[in-house]
Amino acid sequence: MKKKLLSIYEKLYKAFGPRNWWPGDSPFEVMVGAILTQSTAWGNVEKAIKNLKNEKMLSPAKLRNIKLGRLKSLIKPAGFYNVKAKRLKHFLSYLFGTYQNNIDKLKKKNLYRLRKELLALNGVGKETADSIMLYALNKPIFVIDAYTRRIFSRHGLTDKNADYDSLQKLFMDNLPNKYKLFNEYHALIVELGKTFCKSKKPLCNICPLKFDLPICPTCGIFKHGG
DNA sequence: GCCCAGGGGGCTC
DNA sequence: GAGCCCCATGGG
Repeated sequence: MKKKLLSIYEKLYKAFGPRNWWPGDSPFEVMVGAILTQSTAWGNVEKAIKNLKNEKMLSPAKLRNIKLGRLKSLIKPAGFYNVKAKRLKHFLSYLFGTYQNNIDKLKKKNLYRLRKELLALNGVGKETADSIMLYALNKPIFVIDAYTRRIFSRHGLTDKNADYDSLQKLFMDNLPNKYKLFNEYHALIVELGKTFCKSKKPLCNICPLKFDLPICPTCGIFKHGG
């Protein structure tokens, strides 16, 4: 499994190159983006972040004090704006309440204690918590998402119904414990998913992940040409 | 018009 | 613990 996971990583890296994740000018912007991107295309999140920046509201202090209605209207392009505005507010009150808005304190916190705290916040689930820790705080934790589950189960490497924690354990038990590797690997999986793993329009002929299987391991449907 | 996006919470059984 | 439904905008 160790060799397979690294082999897939190498193929993806060769196909797509470094992804330079997470796009954002600061750890705080990454945290905000992690909440805004829940079940949302990144392009829509960018519009919301741009709105916040244009109004000079993309700072912990500003977002902590902004009126909920104003926040909703600024993040509207990202969708689910009613729930996401509340989620951002919850996160901000945690950031100030527990850490006095000191990101370094968050970084120094034990990884699993911090994860537990984040998961206790309304609106922060496993993927969001892990994204914040990996991409904003550079902590070595592997992020699992729908693409990861889809692609690796279609490759026969994982169970289709495997839960988040067991998938995360699989990656973390079989890869070097390096945040940069976890960062790049997840970003590459997302790139593969966005490009080739749409349920209706897979482009298997140019899928970079070709194994000796009768069906395309990525989309699970079409045969590769010989 | 349809499907989906870098999820999470709440409810039911 | 699994299965639903809701949240909502915007691109292909």
